[in-house]
Amino acid sequence: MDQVEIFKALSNKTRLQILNWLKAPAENFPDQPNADFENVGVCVGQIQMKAGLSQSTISEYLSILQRADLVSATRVGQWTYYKRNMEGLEKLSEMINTEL
Amino acid sequence: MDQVEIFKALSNKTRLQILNWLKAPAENFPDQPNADFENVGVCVGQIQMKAGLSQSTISEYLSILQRADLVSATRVGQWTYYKRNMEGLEKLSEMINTEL
DNA sequence: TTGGCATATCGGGAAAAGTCGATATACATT
DNA sequence: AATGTATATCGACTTTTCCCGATATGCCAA
Repeated sequence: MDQVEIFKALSNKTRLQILNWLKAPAENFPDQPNADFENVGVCVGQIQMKAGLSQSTISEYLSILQRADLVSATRVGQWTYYKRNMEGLEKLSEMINTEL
Repeated sequence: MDQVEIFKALSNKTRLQILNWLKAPAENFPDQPNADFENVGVCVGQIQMKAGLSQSTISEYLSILQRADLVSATRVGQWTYYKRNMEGLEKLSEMINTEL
């Protein structure tokens, strides 16, 4: 993954918010009946409602974040759950410290 | 300075390169007769030649980086010298670690 | 197997960024 | 004062990003 693409993924207010909300799903989202926040993350619909943008936009934003290794996705039934990708986030932090 | 603007400033290959070149001016640029790299930085013309883009583009890129507090500028006579803004860079690193 | 949800993808219109050449500004030299 | 040089700003054009609604896909339940 190229540095520029990572920074582009972060160059949007809504995407930064999503990343932030996912730090504390239980505080930022209503309970999910069928899945544990800590294990699988938060489903697209909840993120969409919180963000207040269209379903298609949020779906695309999530895939931009995923391509940048900032979040990861798990499909369970008809839901896709997203959570922070700690490995990618740590790599980013290292990259900033060493290469920037 | 808003987070989004900082990431936008970093969302461009040439601007990332400039930031990198400025880490070691003596290695990346030919000697400047009238100014010390370490004190004031590198003048726009040298950065422009190295980047191979137009003068106007580089001038704008440098001001984008400056608005994001990633570089600082010093005017000396007819030259403007740019160097890395360590304070801003460190703040960015902190911000990534705490808020992202 | 037909509907009904959740998500993804597609096509498009508006806004922003990338990049240039031309021009303006500011300083230095003659 | 006139010219030359370094940088900044302007206007324009192209490409990318931001978002949307519409449609497609995949899964589940009746």
